[in-house]
Amino acid sequence: MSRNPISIEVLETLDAIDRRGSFAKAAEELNKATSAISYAVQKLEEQLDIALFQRLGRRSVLTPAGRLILAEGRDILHTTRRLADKAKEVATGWEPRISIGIESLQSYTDFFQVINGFLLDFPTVEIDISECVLNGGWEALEQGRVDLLVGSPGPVPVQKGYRSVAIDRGELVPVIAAKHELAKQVLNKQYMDSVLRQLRRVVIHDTSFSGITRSEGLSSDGQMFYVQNMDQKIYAILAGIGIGNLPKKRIQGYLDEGTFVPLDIQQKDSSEAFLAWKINNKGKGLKAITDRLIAQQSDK
Amino acid sequence: MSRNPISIEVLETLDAIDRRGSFAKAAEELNKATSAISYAVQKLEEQLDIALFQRLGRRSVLTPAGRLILAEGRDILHTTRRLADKAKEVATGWEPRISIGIESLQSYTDFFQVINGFLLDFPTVEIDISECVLNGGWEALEQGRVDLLVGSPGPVPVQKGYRSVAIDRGELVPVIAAKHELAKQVLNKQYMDSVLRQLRRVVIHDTSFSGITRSEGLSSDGQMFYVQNMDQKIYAILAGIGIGNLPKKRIQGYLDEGTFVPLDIQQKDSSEAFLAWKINNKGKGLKAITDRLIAQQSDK
DNA sequence: GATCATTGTTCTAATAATTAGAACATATTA
DNA sequence: TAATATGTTCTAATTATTAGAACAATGATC
Repeated sequence: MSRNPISIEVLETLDAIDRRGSFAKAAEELNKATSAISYAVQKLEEQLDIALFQRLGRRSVLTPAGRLILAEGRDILHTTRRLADKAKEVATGWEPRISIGIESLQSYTDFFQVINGFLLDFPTVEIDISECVLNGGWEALEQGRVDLLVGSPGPVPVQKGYRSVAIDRGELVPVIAAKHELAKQVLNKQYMDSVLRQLRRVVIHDTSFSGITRSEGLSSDGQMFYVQNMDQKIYAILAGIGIGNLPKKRIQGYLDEGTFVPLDIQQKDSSEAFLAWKINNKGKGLKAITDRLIAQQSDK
Repeated sequence: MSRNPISIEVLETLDAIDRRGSFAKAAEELNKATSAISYAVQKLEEQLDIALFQRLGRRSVLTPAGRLILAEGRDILHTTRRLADKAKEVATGWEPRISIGIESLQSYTDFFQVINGFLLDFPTVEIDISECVLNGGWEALEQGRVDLLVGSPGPVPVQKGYRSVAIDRGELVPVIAAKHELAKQVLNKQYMDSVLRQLRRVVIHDTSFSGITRSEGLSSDGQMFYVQNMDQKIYAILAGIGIGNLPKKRIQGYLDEGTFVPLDIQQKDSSEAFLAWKINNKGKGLKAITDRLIAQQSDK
């Protein structure tokens, strides 16, 4: 007699359908039969009394209402999962999962070494890493979508209850390839902002560590292009695929010859980056991880 | 096999238990047997592997973890119910959210009265207001970042598929304080444009209405300074904090004595401002809002 | 302190919901 | 045209949820 026809399960189903592209693939992912998916969708449509999919032959496309439920449903799913985690943390003092948002990294190897060490000592804690771009990190921290920010550029927002530790960022420069079709426009200060929004971000997405899950990028509008390591990132940007932060040392040659053009964003002292987390986050796992990251930082 | 043990139903159950004070009363409200409630709670506790209630004889008290799930669970329930409502309205031509870009307003009170009335009648439609400055409004409309422009200066771009209605703008003059350090430079027509960009905008940001969200300003490079009302705005600009449009009547004295200097932008007939939206935007909410705004306009 | 009503748990059986699998129509690809 | 894949429907089977009775524990009332 639940007055509310929307259930967590059906939201997970819709999410899987959208991610995998079809009822059949979604069924596979959820370990169910296709018919179960079909019935679940039908039931929701019936109870809401609206169409969520427009049946175009064998392929189904979301209606506007369907898109709305999908989009907001994902928020609900996310909130619900985190709620379960938080409840466990309250009960045990240890969080079952730590979400880390990475905005820039000086050394992927060093960072993942710390994470790896942590996971060896505390194998029950899951680590969930998501890439943040264009200062999306601070917002994600504020909204509780991540527990820890790594490499976010200053200034650190004040009066928000954050604890922050400056880390060496190397010298990262945001660049675009000179031959990129939008290069000229993005350098024009007047249009920069709107053009920036259209540019693809090239992001390192190291998948070689197990025990670590990945969330989708936190910046929703801009598309992302994922590469495995710094070399690939340099070449991808060189090829005009998109933009991204690169270590100055590595690309000085390209900068000199004008193949790479630096983008004029983040006027504030861009050499400073921060680790940051909420002061009121008392998770033991978070403390352990930040302790290790800071220790590694000062070792060098 | 659902990895997420929290369901909408069990949240409703917890909510009822807390509101009614006992499993038995909750069962009554939900038209279930007490045993069903008991099993539902047990199942959740088992799957989360934490205790939600501390059994003190016949009376059960929530544990801290239980209180957390109850509190956040209520948010989730609320969001979910609203989502169902919104989806239904989207399916019938109502948009879930209307983004309004404000470029100038003659009377904040009148405008927000209309918005408030609209929200009372259509509480499921979200209103998102962002401040536009320096003709950023037309671009935002074109790019679909706002659905409705309020108070944007003419001329209305043609051949773009916009519908526009002229509104009385009073007589607003863009000014800067004479004592502002960049006042001299900005008055030099040659450098005006680049100097303008560096100047802070003083913007009224009325936060006294609930049910309305705010986006960041659409002009990103220039910083904004937010004030609560027109009086504060005048004093802020007077103090040299930034620039902005002010009603001529209110500042005639300052203009005469030279404390305020008018900026020479928008040579076109600046007394005309417009409501504008895309013709192909058929949203019923947008229509309702524009109808009301126009009606209010002609009432005077 | 005895009685009585109320509560939450457990058991069993019944009911309702979800699901798998096969058959089919339709659409896409080679 | 054949071959593959998709989504719907049907039926039967499996699961999950629920009601109702019996019970122990608690608190209230006299």
